[in-house]
Amino acid sequence: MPSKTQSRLRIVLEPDIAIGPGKADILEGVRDTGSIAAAGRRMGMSYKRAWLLVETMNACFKEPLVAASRGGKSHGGAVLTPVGEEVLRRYRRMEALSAKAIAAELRGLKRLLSDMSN
Amino acid sequence: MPSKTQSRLRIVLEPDIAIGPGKADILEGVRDTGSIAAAGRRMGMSYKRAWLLVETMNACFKEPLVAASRGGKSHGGAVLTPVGEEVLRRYRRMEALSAKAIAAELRGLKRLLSDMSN
DNA sequence: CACCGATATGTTTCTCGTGACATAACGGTA
DNA sequence: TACCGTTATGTCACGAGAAACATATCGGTG
Repeated sequence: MPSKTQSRLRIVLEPDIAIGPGKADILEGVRDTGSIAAAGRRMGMSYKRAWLLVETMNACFKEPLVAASRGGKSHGGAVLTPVGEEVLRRYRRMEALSAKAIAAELRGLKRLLSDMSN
Repeated sequence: MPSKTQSRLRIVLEPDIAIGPGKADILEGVRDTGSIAAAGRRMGMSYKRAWLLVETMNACFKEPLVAASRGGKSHGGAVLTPVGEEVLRRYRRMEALSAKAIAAELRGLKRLLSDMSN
């Protein structure tokens, strides 16, 4: 198997408030599944935890990233707002740009790893 | 004051084994101070924790990043090995490259933050 | 040989985050 | 009105990880 070496990008908005791979995956999950609960399940995460992450994200942007509704025909659900779509798109783009920018250096670093690590 | 928004880069070598800002700062501290204890103090970190991080890093590369010695005229100390210097240099460079690559997107993201966050 | 400051390592204590569980509300449908 | 699946929220117990504390060792110097 190829090496698992990868980079992870975390954007720190405030001390203790950041957006990283986890929150981005939640946004993506909400977009794909239409519900916070299903997004959480897909990641093996409790609904409560997923909801907590959504609440945090909604709080630190000007407008909510996720709009949730209860009851109704669909038994409730959640969708990304335009801002939510934009944040997700920007984050994924930053991930890609970062990975591309450091690819060469990363290969150099990988050469120094112990044999067990690749 | 200007916004604290920033990016952080974490390189994941193995699941649960990574190098991020903390370990890089330790390497830098050892290089600057000549001891693990002083590097830890400078970061407000216990010697034990600093030493643990060094041990982990030394274990997952082909050669140690930090060479420590006990006793002697200088009462012991630690220095970066050539490999340690290289890892630090590469990591700092990756940080810089990543930050530069995402700068524009980051500004875009920042505009979406709530007023409290800038 | 006592002392120094650093490395090296074990043990114990505590804290915080997490998981697990419980409950209520919502607004549709059968 | 009973039921559905979801959102929304509270409480509590537990465990992993960190802090705190305790030694032992090293190899020089006074």
